[in-house]
Amino acid sequence: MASSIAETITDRLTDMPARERRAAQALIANYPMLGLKTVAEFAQRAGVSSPTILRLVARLGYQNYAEFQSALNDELAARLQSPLSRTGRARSNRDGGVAPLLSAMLENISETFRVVSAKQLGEIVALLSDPRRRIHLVGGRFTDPIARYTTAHLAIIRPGVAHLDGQENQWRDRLIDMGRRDVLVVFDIRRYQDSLLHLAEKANARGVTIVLVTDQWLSPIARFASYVIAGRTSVPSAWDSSAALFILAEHLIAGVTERLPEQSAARIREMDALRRE
Amino acid sequence: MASSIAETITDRLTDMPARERRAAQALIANYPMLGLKTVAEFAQRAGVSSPTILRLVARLGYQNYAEFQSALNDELAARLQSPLSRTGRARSNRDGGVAPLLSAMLENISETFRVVSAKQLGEIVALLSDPRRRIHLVGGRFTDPIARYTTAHLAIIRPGVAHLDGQENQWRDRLIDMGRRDVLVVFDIRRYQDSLLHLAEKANARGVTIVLVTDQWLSPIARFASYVIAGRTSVPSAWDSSAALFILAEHLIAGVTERLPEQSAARIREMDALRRE
DNA sequence: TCGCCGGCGTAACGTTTGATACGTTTTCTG
DNA sequence: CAGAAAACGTATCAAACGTTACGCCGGCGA
Repeated sequence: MASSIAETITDRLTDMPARERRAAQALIANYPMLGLKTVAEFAQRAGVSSPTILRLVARLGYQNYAEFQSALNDELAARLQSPLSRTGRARSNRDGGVAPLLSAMLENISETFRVVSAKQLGEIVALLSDPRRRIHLVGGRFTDPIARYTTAHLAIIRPGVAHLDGQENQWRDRLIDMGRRDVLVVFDIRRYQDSLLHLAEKANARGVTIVLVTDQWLSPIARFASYVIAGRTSVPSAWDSSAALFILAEHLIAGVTERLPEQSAARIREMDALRRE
Repeated sequence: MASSIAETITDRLTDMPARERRAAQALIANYPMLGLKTVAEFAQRAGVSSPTILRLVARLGYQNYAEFQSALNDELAARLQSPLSRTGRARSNRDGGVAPLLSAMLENISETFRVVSAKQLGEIVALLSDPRRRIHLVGGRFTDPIARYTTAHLAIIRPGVAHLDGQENQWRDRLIDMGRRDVLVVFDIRRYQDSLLHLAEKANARGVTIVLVTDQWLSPIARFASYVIAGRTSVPSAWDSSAALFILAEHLIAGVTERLPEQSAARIREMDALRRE
């Protein structure tokens, strides 16, 4: 059982015609990039003709060249997504199953912030700091808690922040009051929820500014969003980790706090006073 | 001086038209694979039209799409050859105020898991995996979302999991049904909430097993808790970061998932079926 | 030596692709 | 609020692409 396409090729290298073997070796020589180029270029660089390439691909069991390229693409994408799978299981043995998950999360977080720029965050922070704006937050099945968390913090710092509670049909009532000056922050990761998409679509139609926090595969809501932040979510487990999204949310909170220092301090004091009673 | 194309894009993200920016964000979200596909697919996945993609490419300084793809290809080839020379933390200085917060969070997480032992987590996981137990989760003002998040996941894996909604006085009604076979998971960080303390005290009096997730200063609930996990929360900001707690919660979820593989798989399938209707 | 067969490249076909011109819509600006 | 400029999608075209049919070439057996 060959795990990668490269191995499959090497295995079957012996029972191949001469030119096909040359092509296969050329592919392995700079794998997998050569296979992602056009047939003509592949052929030229291997010193054979185009049909030979196609015959090779057919011999490997692919219906056509596109299918072959897709396979290479998937393999490559998987490899890029989890760079630590190559780096090796540094600490995996010691803690028995806990550490790989942790390091995957840490990796996700670093990778997320390698991709998300401070400028991007800054723009969203500016939006969320605008006192004339009203802010509504909502999330999906697993991400709604993050929306709530963000709401809890922002609501302290500034007025006009609310979480969209309840069921979908209750959202509609809230939509009526939304307009150009409203901001809708949506958290949505796989499997993307239709209800959120509908909400975003309607909000967009009403001129609401939409901020989307999603995973690297991008929720379809991206279509309607003015701002999109994508966090990495894949971990070696049956489910996806929202840790990176959580930390993104905390960065937004931190940004708004920093931007509205007086308000937040005043409101915190005020709320502390209220609580003491 | 941007070393990678991704950075170039992120830098120039602000002075781009809206749709081009969306396209650019989509590219960065799953970089660089999306850029290696055809213009049409790129466009569709970004939710824009083909010409927008081409305009984006032109704006980035490439003569045509092929040249752009070549650049991505070269970069990818270079990355594949030396996996260690990952673009890395090149930006920590440049981004100013963001990085310190991020590194503080990462530091908190590492430190938390240096202190919390796998055995500790394992015991709690075993408790939460016991099918005869009923599990109730609750949190404070800022940590309740984490309780909700944990609930959302555990409820999929096994039956008998519920979040304590509503106000403090509603909790009393739920307390009546709790007994020795119940587990109460409490999230509580500074400033510790009296309401949670009262709840824990009463639950403890009824023989409920209490699991406490708190900060390094330990909530007073620790007095009643059978299990205590402390996460680091301090960051250079006006508030505390719950990121470490969130990741602790995800580790508990992962542990239970791993321990109840059949149940979780079966329940996930079942719920998927229910949702499809 | 002749005939057969797999290996291989040439050439032509139909499709898909990147690219461009144009009209509509939106967004600045005075 | 009018006018201009920019942004964006639709429609269209030519070039490049993958694919297939066909015929040549060399090796092996009769």
